[in-house]
Amino acid sequence: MIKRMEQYMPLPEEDRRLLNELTSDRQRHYAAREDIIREGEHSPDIHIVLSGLACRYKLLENGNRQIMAFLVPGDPCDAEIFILKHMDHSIATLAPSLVASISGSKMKDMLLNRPGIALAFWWSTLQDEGILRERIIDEGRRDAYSRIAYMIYEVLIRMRAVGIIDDQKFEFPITQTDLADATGLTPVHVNRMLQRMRDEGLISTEGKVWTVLDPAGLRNAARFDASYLHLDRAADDPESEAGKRLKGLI
Amino acid sequence: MIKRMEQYMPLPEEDRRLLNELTSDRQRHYAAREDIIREGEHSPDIHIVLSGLACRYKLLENGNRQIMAFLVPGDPCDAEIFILKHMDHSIATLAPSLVASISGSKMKDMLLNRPGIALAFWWSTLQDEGILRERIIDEGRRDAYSRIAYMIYEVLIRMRAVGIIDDQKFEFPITQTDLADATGLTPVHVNRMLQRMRDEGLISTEGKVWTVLDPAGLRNAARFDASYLHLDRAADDPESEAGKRLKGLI
DNA sequence: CGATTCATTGACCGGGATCAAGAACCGTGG
DNA sequence: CCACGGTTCTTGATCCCGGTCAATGAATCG
Repeated sequence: MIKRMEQYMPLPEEDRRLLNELTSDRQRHYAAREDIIREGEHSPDIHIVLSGLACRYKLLENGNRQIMAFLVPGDPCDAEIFILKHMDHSIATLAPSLVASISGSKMKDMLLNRPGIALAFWWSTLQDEGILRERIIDEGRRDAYSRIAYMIYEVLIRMRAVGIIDDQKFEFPITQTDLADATGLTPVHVNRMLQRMRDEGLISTEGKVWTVLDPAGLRNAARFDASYLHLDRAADDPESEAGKRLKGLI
Repeated sequence: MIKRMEQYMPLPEEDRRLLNELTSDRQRHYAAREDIIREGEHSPDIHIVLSGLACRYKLLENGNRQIMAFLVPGDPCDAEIFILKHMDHSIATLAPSLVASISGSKMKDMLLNRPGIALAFWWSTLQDEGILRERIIDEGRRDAYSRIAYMIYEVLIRMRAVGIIDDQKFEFPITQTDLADATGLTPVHVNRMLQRMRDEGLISTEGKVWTVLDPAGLRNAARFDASYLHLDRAADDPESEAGKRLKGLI
């Protein structure tokens, strides 16, 4: 979580301690495929994914599910909830996950008294917005192959940015149906595209462990340009933690 | 602009005056198809559309343009710019428009000293995010006909919410190519779908003036559910300004 | 070790893209 | 007022990416 926030700028020791304290306070384990918060609800708490994998999604009239974003460890789920009356989408785990709750009032205090943390949260919201805009391009203008490559590459980058993985091998415990829900394709077609990506030596999968064999090739297939993630403060500095973690990827 | 912000909650007279002052200070007319701010730039000012119509867009390698959002009067263009180093997309007018500039430092002062305005801006960002998420569903899961209906209906609602129009007739000075860039379709197909919508009595167009003849039918075709716009505070109250303006539409 | 979920394969179909050409609508200058 | 060149809008013919349907393996799990 702290690593996530420090992708924007380093936090003073004081802030780090505070964040640590708040997120240690109340934690809960969720199984895979459990809702953390549902559309229309209003929770007094905000949630932060600490480990595992979650997603923002919406169910459509016809029963289809659209996944709008993946949430990797460190991502706040619903920091907006004390501005808005209700959630306009749901959040669920995809894999078993550890999630921290912070009470809305403590959160408010922190945002008011800790400008550094407030800025980091704001940055996080803006990054989310950038990710969403990029998704629109992805869906509107790229073909199925690029779209899937793009999703995989983005998760790879974001996981590396928070230091969950060190190389190109990562736990990505989602089904092809989940990927289809995220890309707006059918599971059948996702399957075919993944096969092609394996044939072309871009990725390999053994169960839930995915390996990106050819990062440059994948980035290329995805037409990936990381500038929308606004990781530049951290990543442009090759001395920084995040800079090291992202070397060669963006 | 004030009407836009008050969709979240009414502002005290003091705040309204301040907003008025700041947006009156420096204004500039843009012609149609002019860039207000370009991808990669960093401007010391933030911009707000006061009249006309603008859009967020991105140019792709292949020359395609993807429009990611329409900006109607009252919408801030780049309130985030003093958090982020650079814009990850461009903003351009579609029609001749009046745009206000507010200096970043004045903006910062205002956000720090006027919690009401700060909240309203935050709400505005979150609404933007909701709009983006809805677009992802739109592009990922709905067919061309619904997608176009959806775009038209959203613009109708948002224009009514800020009180630019009173009935279902509005100036929507965009070309079919623009609409294609926004929906991720080809101009040819947009044309065919618009014809179908005219045939079915949903809309009519005379030059730049569009009329929604059958709002309920259009909303239906669009599968439109306005909850993501978070207009509930204002719109749920039938006595309020915005409530009156949106009556029967959402 | 059945049962259920997940991955894979094949045959077929259709929505929307693509290409191309003509019509209607500009703003502009003579 | 009309002639013009350039957008924008329309229409038709054709093609292909990705959806749909359905059946079969392969994993995973009580």
